[in-house]
Amino acid sequence: MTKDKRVTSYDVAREAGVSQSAVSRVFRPGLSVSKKTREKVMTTANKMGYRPNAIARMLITKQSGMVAVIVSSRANVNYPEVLSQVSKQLAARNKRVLLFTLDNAEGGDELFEQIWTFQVDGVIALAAHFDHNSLDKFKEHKIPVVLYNRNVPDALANTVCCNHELGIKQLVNELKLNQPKNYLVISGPEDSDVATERREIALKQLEKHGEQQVSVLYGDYSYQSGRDCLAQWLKSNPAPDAIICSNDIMAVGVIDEAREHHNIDVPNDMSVVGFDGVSSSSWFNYQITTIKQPLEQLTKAAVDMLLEHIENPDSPPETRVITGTLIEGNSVKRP
Amino acid sequence: MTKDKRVTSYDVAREAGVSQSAVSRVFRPGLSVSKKTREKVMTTANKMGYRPNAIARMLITKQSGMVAVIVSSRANVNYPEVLSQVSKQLAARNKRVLLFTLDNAEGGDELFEQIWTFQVDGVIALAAHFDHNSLDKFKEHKIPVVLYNRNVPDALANTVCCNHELGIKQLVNELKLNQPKNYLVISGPEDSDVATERREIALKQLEKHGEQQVSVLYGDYSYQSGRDCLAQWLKSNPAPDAIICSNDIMAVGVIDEAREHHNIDVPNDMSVVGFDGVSSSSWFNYQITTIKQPLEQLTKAAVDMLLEHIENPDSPPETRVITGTLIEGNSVKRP
DNA sequence: GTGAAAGCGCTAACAG
DNA sequence: CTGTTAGCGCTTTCAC
Repeated sequence: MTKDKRVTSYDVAREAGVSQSAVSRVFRPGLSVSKKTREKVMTTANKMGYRPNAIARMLITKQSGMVAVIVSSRANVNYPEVLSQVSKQLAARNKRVLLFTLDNAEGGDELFEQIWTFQVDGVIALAAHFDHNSLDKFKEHKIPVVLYNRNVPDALANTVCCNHELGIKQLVNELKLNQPKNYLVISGPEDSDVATERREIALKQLEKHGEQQVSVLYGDYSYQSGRDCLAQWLKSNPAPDAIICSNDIMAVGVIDEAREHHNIDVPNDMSVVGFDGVSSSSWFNYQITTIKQPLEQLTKAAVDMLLEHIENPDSPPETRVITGTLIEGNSVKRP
Repeated sequence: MTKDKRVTSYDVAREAGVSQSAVSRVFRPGLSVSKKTREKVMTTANKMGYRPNAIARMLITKQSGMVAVIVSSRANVNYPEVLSQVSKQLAARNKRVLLFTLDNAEGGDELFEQIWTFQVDGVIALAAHFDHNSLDKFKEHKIPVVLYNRNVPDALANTVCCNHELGIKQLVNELKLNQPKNYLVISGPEDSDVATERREIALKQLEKHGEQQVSVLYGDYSYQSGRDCLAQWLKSNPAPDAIICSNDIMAVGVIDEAREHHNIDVPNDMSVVGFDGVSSSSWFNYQITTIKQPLEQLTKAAVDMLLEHIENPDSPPETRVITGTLIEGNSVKRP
């Protein structure tokens, strides 16, 4: 019963008294096989426990059916959920996720070689930093790449991202309600493209509103860094009227630090906004005013776009921007 | 420059004036090749941008170098982090993660077929429910499987798990400090093995202590379900003295619900404990007394175990239990 | 140490 | 509709 070797299409063919290619045909969807042959093959295949070998198929079709997904080790907090969404979306399109973690330490070169080796059909990058160099390599080798939530200036890459511009504009409008004088921007790490974008937009918006007193500090997206930034700031400055954080988790840290160690009331003494709309942002103690990223639509767009470019490798780069929704929480002072 | 075809070992061989097998040898670590040949091959390979085709290698060696990792769609909150840890650990051992999401809807049979097809070297299951049937199939086909945080009664599977027994004993001891009279256990979903284990251990411990007034409610590990369970309970019952939650996130929900809608002070009116030690459990407003799972050690153990069983397919099933650490927060009343 | 040759298990023309 | 045939790109004996 339990053969040590895996059963191959030849074994099935022999047993069923047909040719090997007949077996192959039965297992390729949409190929014409007579009902009789199909049944004969299917029953013996099932009896023998035969399943086609995907590796062999990949080798001959030059289509691995695998998509490399790159996640940064220091990933933004909601990437995990993004990952499982992407995986499900791809599975529905009959593709699998081959996971790669980008340790910021080692270069993207090594990563590229790895991925290239596996003949993946495409790449989705959720990583913090994915440099131009690697991007060019993939392009050169005609491997479609979709960047998730990353705006590449020259727009020579496929990108799906949340509408940061609009979102942050809305957040700033919320903050303006009570006409704050001093602003603090707590940005994500300097080497994160998303962080850079969110920070720069925030600064631009504030400037447009004629705000003069704006400072910037850098965290690393973590709760603790939110706390640390505020604590450090307060060592030599008064509490700002409004804080714009590059993500919700740092906003939570800021709020906790304010309340625990500095006796600052949020939102009455200080307004705080975040970004992402992660679940904890709406917990009773925080209720952060933030922009909720439409995860499902973002991931769906990313997968759709990737598949289109796999089908049609020469279609030009594309950017899809999806609008998030403003969550009016209770972390911003109202007039 | 940009050839449309991928360059193969034959191309390199021709260019370098050696045989194809020489090229192959150069790219297999630990094979004897003369220094001269090696250099010649390496330089032309680099010049031509050659990298061995992993798919072809898989086909001939019958080792895909891929490990299937199964995650449940309704995954416990800290699985994401587990996933990236596992991925990194495996990468260090030169294996890649092929991701599968188990939608509780479709059966494990379909999933098995999928995985089998890809000739993976092994499987790590982080899924909520992975039935005996599938387990047997993998065993029958000699694919090593490691279950993460799941105790299978008959111990016929490889398992790595946190020491739930000890952890919950410690939590109950903490609760006992103030001699509560009424206990409420808020369990994870009924079809989750981890939830079942944690719940049953809790009930056993309470019984051992002679506690009479113990009730059980079922959530789904989510924040909202924690809130809902408490709200529902309070409709027809007084607040319990102590609540044991199957994970931290539900404990957070319980605490928020108590404070927001029922004017119950935690810990003074009601003690709450969680499990997992996720980062938000230590946030200022919660500081939940919980058991912190040693994630890194757990994942390392899982990967080690899997690789041992890949090397030695006939070694008997094994269970590795790793002790978590009690975090004494501020959610339990002290005498 | 090196090259020739035989596949791994499958798909995809191509005749029949 | 079916069988024959020729590979996909690599690893691995086996002579030399």
